[in-house]
Amino acid sequence: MLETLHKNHERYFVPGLDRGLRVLEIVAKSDRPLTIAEIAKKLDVSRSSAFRITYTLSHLGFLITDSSNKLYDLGPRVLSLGFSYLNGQDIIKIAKPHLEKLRDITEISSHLAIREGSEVLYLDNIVSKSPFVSNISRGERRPIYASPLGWVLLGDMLDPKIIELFNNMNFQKMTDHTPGNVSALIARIREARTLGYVVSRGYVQHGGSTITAPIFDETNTVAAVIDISGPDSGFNFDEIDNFYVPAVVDAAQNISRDLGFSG
Amino acid sequence: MLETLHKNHERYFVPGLDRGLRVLEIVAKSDRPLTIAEIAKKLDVSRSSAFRITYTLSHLGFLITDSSNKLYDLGPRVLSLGFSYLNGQDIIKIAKPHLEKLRDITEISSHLAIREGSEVLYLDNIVSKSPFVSNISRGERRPIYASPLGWVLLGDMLDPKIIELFNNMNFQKMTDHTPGNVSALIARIREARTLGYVVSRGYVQHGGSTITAPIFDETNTVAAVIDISGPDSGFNFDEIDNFYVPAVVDAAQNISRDLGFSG
DNA sequence: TCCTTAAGTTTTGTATATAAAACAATTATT
DNA sequence: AATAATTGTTTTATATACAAAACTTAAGGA
Repeated sequence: MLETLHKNHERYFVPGLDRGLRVLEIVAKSDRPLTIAEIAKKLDVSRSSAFRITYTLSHLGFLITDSSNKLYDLGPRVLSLGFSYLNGQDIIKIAKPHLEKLRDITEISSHLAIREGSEVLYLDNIVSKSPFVSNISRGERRPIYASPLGWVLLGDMLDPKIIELFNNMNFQKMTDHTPGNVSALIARIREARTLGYVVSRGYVQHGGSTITAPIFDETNTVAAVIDISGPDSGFNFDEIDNFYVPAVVDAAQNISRDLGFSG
Repeated sequence: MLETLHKNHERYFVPGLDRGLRVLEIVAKSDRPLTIAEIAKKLDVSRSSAFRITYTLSHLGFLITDSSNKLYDLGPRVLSLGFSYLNGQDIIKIAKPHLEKLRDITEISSHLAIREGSEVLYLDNIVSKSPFVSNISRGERRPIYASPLGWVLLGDMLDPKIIELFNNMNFQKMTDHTPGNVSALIARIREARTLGYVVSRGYVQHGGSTITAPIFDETNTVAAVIDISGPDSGFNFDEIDNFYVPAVVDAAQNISRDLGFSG
């Protein structure tokens, strides 16, 4: 009832924690180390507060300062959390042998990704032994709307939710095939769902191709996607429909089965 | 003067932030999701505080709950910080072409690592195209004392500091060659420093070998290490001294030079 | 079934984290 | 060189984050 007392944050928020994590993300987004005054301005807090937050974060090893103690940058300790997260994802362990087999029979790099918000988050990267290697690594993110993996990942999301997720996002045209607005994106998603996979030749980046398929969990929802992708020079384009596509779809189904999907 | 007022934490600490990050690390260390009560006990705070912290962290995406909303685990958002950290490390970009060349001429996986506290932290992993691939990935950590990379990394640390760093650490014997106490470790470090590299055959894990050398920055301190490592089956052991060692040392010197070292 | 124990929320008085203001030290400007 | 402006640090009065206690719900045990 007295909601106005609590400005924008909710009732049980720990403000120091919220701001500290926002500082980490501000520093992460910046392409150069930042001063306390810059952090204070970006966070919209007083310099004294920014001082206390950076003091705490750097004592904990999440931020480090340069020799003059004026410029703050991310510290190596932030890595350990991400690594623990990856280690805890059972889906990575379950998927890995299937992705390796897929890489071996196709000689193309294979990947595992999940959705996080409006981004595709790569969880694993099985690099091809051929000279045509992909340059995507675990932890990397891409905007969902611009990625065939994203279209597959959204396969079981209802249209209103999709619209809600993307209604105030500006769609940048990466290539000619990038959907330019929500309805074009929804068309792509529907296409991917009915087909059960996506073949994208040069859709994502110039001279690169992707073949991707969804993974379902025991609740029959899209839990992840896998793909094979790399430069066009690594593909034999005569074999798309009768070799690459079945190989990817088959691997995806095997992973789904191992996850408990019984569709 | 009134230091007793501030228990163990220092003057400018933001307690909410400190505890929130500790919660993330508690959850990261746990091999299973935790309840609020468990987190409260491990953190040594009240349940109501743990409730507020987990509330904040899960609203920010750093923690996620299971379907019953009772079990907390790391959320995918923790990954983005680590990825930003890796992207910001110039040494990775500088070292990569040299590591790739090293991998290509030796046909063995090469790695880049730095020291963080008493751990070796792997920053990059250039996988061999041979079937004998290493299983170390960026972000992974190993105890310094048990790793040849660690002995090289500590090459310019003074003995008292080494003793301070390891005096209450218990040395687990990974293999017969693992130093069992601080003085054995110091002997290893000294050996590595005088030689300028370390060749370790089966020292780290059964059937695996490593050749490693230090990287110096413009202040002439050990900034990082590189190695080539993998299963013994990938090495030609007749070529250690006249091929592998010079190749690794050469690559390390080139990276040092690119970093500004003028030794 | 009832009682006990434990865990998740919510409320609330009070210790304390916070932002403003003051100060110090540095950098920019004239 | 002198002054102004900016930034980092310290102090401090007060708004508020916190832990205790109350309450609610769920789980176990007798």
